[in-house]
Amino acid sequence: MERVFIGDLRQHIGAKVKIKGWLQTLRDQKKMQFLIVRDHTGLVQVAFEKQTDTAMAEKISGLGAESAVVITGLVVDNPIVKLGGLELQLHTLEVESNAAAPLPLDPFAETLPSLDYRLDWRFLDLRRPQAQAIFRVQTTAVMAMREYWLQNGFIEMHSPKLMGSASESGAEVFAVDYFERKAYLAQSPQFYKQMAMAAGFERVFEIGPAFRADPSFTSRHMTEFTSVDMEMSWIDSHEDVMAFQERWLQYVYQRVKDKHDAEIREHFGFDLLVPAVPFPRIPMAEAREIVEKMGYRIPPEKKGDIDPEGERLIGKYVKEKYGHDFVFLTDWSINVRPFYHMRHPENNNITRSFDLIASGLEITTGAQREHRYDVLVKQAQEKGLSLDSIQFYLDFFRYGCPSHGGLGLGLSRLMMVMLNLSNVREAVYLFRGPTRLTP
RNA sequence: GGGGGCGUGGUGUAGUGGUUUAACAUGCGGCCCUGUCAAGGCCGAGAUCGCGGGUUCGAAUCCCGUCGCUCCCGCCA
Repeated sequence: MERVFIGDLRQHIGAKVKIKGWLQTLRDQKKMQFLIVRDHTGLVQVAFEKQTDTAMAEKISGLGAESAVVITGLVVDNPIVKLGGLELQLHTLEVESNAAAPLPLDPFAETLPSLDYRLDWRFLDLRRPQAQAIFRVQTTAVMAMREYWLQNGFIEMHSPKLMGSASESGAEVFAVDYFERKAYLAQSPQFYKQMAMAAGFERVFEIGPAFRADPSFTSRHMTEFTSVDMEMSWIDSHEDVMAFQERWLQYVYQRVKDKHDAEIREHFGFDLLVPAVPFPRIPMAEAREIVEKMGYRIPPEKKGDIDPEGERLIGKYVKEKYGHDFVFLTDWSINVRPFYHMRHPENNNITRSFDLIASGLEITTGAQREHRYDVLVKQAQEKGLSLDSIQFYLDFFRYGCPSHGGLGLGLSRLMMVMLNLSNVREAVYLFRGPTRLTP
């Protein structure tokens, strides 16, 4: 007998069917037993009259909550049943895997344990439909990203995560034993994306892990995260990258809304808003003025930069003034940008770069890259980098490399913003932080 | 790395110097009732109040240290 999804049972009234799922609740009475069974499409009540088969009744009584079961039975219409007005009259029960009692974490308790405890028992935590909805939405979002890229001539790449030397910053990389020497985990596919530009790929994207050895204890940082990266050639400025990103994100939001509108409303309690293009753009210098005018004093050490509180305020300002959740902060000072960001020809102190702030949270950094070898070398030296260690990278620009730019986006941060989650640890399948390496 | 907050049965909380043999909810076990449906009722097991030291006649409660968690800053996606 073919398995029928619980959500489709209405179409099988009067038929004998097989369902597979988890025993969410067992109401074990004197004469009757009611099993509430869940699969990823919904819940159904299974009824069993104990006197018809006392051995079966005992078997049912022994089931722990959240046991994995396969049940066959007759689907009957029954308006008295509050759960969908139908039920399954049990014929056979196969216990695929009994669940020990008590559960360390009850996914369906009215109060949720602390996040840290939930992460200890993540596989049980993830049985909550709301948690699963996050990853259904993410699947659609990633699919939409790929669709849009493919429609626009992008090539997918997979760059190595083991590197022979720490890339530009050095301080925040993980070192791992690599036979007789050290290797380093990539904090970004940045250099390899640019290599693809030098290789003539013109447009590339990569969705892959990135590693940061910063001991960051915040609701938005992870030591390992999924980075969404893209790079495109023959651009005129960072404006081309922003123009691409906003349409790309609009497409992603539209696809998610088309597919998950009801689900998001049910589990997260709001209507997903597809952002209008163009997104507002505010140069950093202007953003600082706006925030100061709002009465916030940016810490003095933040020259040419803005702090997270400032970003939240800018997010608020843009929401009020333009009714928009997204804002590009552009033209950052060279002091706070890496050497490979291209500088404005008319003002050499600012870069052709941007961050995308979504609901006050930084989710993207992007820029036009410097592709002129001599300028790049000069900028690297200015930042005090040893040319030897990046020579392989510098070589990309010696034999014909087009102008290019791109961006990196934190996938879980996007999910956080899209679904209004307060902590990345909710938005990622398994969290990795300075003190968490399990499960 | 710096700062704030928290740490009480499995889980979530109350109690913030003495009437606490540490309470409540939920979960777990048992019994009763019932075509149940956020089920209901009764009984029971389960916490030396993170750990160590100190103050005090007396500490879950105050102090110090330590560990863990958490949030913010730094760093960033």
